[in-house]
Amino acid sequence: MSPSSAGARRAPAKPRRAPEGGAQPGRGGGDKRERILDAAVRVFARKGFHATRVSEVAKAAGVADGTIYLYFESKDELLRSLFEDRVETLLSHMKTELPKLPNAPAKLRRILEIQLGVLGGERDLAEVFTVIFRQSTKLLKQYAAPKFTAYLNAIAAVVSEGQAAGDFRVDVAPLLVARATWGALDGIALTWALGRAERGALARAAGQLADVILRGLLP
Amino acid sequence: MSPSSAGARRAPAKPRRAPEGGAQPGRGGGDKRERILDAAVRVFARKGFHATRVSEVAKAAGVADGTIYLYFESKDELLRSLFEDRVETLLSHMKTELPKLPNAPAKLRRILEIQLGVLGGERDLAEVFTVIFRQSTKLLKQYAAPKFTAYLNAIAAVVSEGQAAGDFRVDVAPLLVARATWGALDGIALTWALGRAERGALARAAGQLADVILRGLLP
Amino acid sequence: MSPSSAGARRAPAKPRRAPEGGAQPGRGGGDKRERILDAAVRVFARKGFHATRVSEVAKAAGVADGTIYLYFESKDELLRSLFEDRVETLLSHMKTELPKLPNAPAKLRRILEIQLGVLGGERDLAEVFTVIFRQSTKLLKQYAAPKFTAYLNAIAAVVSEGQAAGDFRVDVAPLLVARATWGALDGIALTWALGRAERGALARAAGQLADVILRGLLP
Amino acid sequence: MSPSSAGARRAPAKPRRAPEGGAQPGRGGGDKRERILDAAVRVFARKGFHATRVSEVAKAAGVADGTIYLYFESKDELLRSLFEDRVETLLSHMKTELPKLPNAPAKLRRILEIQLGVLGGERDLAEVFTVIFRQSTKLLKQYAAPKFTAYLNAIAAVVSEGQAAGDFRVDVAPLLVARATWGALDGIALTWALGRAERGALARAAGQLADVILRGLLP
DNA sequence: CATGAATGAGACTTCATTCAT
DNA sequence: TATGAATGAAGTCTCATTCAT
Repeated sequence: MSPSSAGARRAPAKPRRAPEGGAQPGRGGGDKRERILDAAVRVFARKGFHATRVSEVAKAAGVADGTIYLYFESKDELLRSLFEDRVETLLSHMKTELPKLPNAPAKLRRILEIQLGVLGGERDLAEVFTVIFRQSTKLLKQYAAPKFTAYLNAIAAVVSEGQAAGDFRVDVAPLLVARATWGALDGIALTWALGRAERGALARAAGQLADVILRGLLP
Repeated sequence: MSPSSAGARRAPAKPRRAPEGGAQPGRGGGDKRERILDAAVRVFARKGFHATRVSEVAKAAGVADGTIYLYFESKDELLRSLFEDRVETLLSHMKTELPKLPNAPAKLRRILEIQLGVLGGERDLAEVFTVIFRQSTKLLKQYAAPKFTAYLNAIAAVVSEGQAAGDFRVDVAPLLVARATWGALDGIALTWALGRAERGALARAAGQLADVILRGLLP
Repeated sequence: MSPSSAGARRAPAKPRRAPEGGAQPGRGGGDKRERILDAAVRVFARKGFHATRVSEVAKAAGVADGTIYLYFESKDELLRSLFEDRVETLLSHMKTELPKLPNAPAKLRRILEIQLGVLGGERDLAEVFTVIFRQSTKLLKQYAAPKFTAYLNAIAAVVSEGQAAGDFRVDVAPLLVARATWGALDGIALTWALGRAERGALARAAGQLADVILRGLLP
Repeated sequence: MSPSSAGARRAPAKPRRAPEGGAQPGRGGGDKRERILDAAVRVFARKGFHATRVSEVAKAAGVADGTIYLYFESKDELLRSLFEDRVETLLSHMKTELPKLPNAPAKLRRILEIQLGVLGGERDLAEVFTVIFRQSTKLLKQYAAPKFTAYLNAIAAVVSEGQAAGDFRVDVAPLLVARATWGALDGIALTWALGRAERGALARAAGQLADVILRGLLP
């Protein structure tokens, strides 16, 4: 989970500080961009991408409307950046952790844990992944597709690896399994985000889901 | 004051004539309302809900812009009606077919076949189900939720039935299985709609997916 | 919804009689035009000219929307016809009664009685005269002006007559008196229509107003 | 009365800059809000409230269409603000001047002078008061009524004061006199605005009208 | 870098009017 | 003559984006 980002943003009760001389110096890094992205997650999750006005994101981030455009070319581009940023986080987790694992079943189980772990750590983020990213046709069809395909292929590769190693049945198409697996994760996260969203629920779900899927894939 | 009047002029109980003149020939009830809904599926699928202008739906349906408003109160309501109509179709299929089947495994398999069968029959419809209905926050949060919950509960009921009969393992929560199953179907339909969308592909997918899920649920 | 109450208080409780074969035969006269004008008075008074939809007038009159256009060229023309019709009624009263009277003071008093008598008999009509006819710029500037001027001139003529006969002071312009008198009547009718509109109130008002004006005009 | 004509067509290029930039010089209210209100008076007077498009007011004010909505919530609210603003001006005149006067007759005469003086100073304003404010049913019935009643009561109070002091006859209802007086002023202003609208005409009218009314009210 | 008032294109929706029946 | 579903022009208002300060 990454509650870090969540906690980070509400810090200054009065960020409305126009003339701070040179903006957050030193440490913080050029957080303004980060603050805007975090604000976008919160606001988009609450109102949806199209119903959210740029000025609302600005307000939530504690910056002026125009400032958004110093960091992002457009509202669409803000969403695209958010997608890229958050997906990158997810993928890097996987790239780091999967290679450590010995076999395909372990890797597949880990994929479930990571995805549900990340989304389950922040309800708003879960909604962004399962709903918001699907609200911009442009993002969906023009930008996300390749990244999404890559992600599915990565899962499919694990399935193939398992089939080759005799761990998984060979009478199912790896890509189909990947799609279904991703869909299952997405569906669980969606219903969690739209429902009660109890902490920890997704972690438990990951375990049970892995049990079912792995047994289903037994040779 | 004026709002009152607004509601006043609704409902043209009997659309005039049967002007299939040059539009929708053959099948599909030349009913204007139906023509508009069908057109909405096509246009929404192509451009997304928000990017679609009401006038585009009207044009695709072969009616004047204002005519849309004789049958639907607003663009949002058009989407809601579409949701209601298409979901109803899906549910009626299930209500008709499931009771005929002898046990939970057969029912679960049939659910997959029906859902992928319906969506796999019309690419645009698949996109409407997997993408468009998620684009309106209002629809998603205010209207669809209850129907969606009912659908998930129906699947969960089948799982419970299977557990009670000793057909399914009991160490997984039925509702979780339902969510994951629906998610898997949704994910498969989504990738199919956004990809090549080859005819028959979803029917084959249903079989393989059922094989995996049912084995995964074995006690 | 509110139209119901409107229709309720008219003479024929159920004018909604679409298929009477050949419309009101014999007696009734070609009332349809009259019914539409009466309905217009009621609806316009309640909602104002612009906020009233032609379909509302039609409904209140118990005819189809299109029927309005068999009797009036347009919505504007309907208002113009209403103006002409009602003003004609008022003027004919005056033309009939004034000549009978012996002198200017009596005539002036009678003018007040007639105008307040007519408007005070029907609250809706009072509102139409004092408010509605002023809502259409076209009516006000293009059509009503001449009739209105004629009316004011008629009053001014009475004042001149009184001055010539030594009944009225000569240090005031007759047309100014006419304008002020008409304005006073209009103001009284307006406040009556917008307020409680108690029956008989205007008749009493006419007497008091005449007392003041006539004394004010004494030489 | 439209010194704003200078700033009227800023449409293209550079409406940028701070307020007074180079437009409204000297006197108060180079403020954009004021420019819009002034423009509204001119355009409404010419075309009527309903026939006036918001874009026309914007153009006349030298601002973009959207700018109107930065200062007023809606077209209706623009009219309401105009009403409030202009009525306030009129009332403040009275509140300032009436207390200085020794008796009711003097006060009543002053009321006529003020009202006709204000309206007679700007033909468009006269039309706005006598016609435009009556064109919005919402304004008339929901908002203006209380202010209007207060104004009439103020006049009636002067009449009562005169009656108590023995200056006015007591056989007429003060409120009736107030209504008639206001109506007379309104009628005179209306005919003036719709007619030739000669400068100074209303000032003369005020004197004559006061002569008649005050004599009419003698005990 | 930051601000936020201003811009203006464009969408949804209304409703007077038409005309086939 | 009467009907009322259909039409489509046109207006209000929104909001992403800009740019002078």
